[in-house]
Amino acid sequence: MNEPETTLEFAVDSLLEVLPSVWDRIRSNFRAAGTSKFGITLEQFHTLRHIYKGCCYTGDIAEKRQVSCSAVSQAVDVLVTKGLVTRAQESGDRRQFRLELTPYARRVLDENYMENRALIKQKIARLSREQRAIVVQSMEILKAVFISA
Amino acid sequence: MNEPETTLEFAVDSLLEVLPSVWDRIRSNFRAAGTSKFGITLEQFHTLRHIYKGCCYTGDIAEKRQVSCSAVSQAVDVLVTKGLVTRAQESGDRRQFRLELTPYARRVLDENYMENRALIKQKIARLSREQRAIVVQSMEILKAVFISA
DNA sequence: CAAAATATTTAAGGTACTTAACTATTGCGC
DNA sequence: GCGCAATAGTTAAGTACCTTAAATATTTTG
Repeated sequence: MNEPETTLEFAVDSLLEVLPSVWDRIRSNFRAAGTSKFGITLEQFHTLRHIYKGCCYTGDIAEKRQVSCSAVSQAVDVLVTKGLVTRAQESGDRRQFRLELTPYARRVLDENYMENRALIKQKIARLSREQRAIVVQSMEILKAVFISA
Repeated sequence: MNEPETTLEFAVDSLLEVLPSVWDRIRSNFRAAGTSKFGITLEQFHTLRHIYKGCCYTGDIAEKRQVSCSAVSQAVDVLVTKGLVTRAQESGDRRQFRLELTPYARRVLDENYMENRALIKQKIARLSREQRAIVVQSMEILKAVFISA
């Protein structure tokens, strides 16, 4: 194997080619699996995850997801209707509502997370330890570049 | 820095944590940038890319994108309305229509691609050559695992 | 040639996003 | 303290995108 191509342009093209397709597969896996069992979508799953991880206000989630407050507000409406999230007015600032997961949501989240993990695990099980290390390192790099700062 | 964690579980969690967020950022970048200039969405951009790369039938694209034929058919409707795609009945099998990009679509695709590239390039410009190499290798691994096979 | 299979579209329904306009609350300047 | 801008969020209208089920058209098969 030759020296791998590492120009900036090549890296960009690589990301632009692979990430959309990988995302399509993950979404498809998620749909095919336990999702329908609980009737939530991948987007709803991620919204629940953000709340679980401490994004308790509409604005926080909008910032993380990079969408409008409006979009989050409507997404939360659906989750409230489904009995997964509650809006509680108990903070000092009465303009904002603290979002909380219901006990049911915790179960849904756990089960979907496990199911999701199992699917991805199966996909990447064939990788060598070295290959896994590369993927993990890459995720850390992408996280630092795209999400932080 | 210690030996990086490379268990299968860790790799799975790493993917599940980072990919959704990176995807959110890419979509957001795409929207913020030249997209609105041409009035296409990220999904439409990828549909055009698939046609450009030789997926000329509804079924092909559905397979690549992992969605229903129905979804593709409707997405193509929009693209036809926008003057970006034509449906031509010229193959041997008259049930399928060959999808083709209009000259205008090629320009839209080129310009959006460049704009998109510029944004991602800016994000990852700070990476070292070694870090870029890791990202590129990782994309090749993910491509092999998720898309082929 | 009838029946099954294939490729696609249409229809109905829900989710997900946008911008713009609106409500409610907070906090600042005077 | 009062007025007003800023902030947090929702509502409204409109588009896109996806699903399943049913319909249409064509090809293949027995």
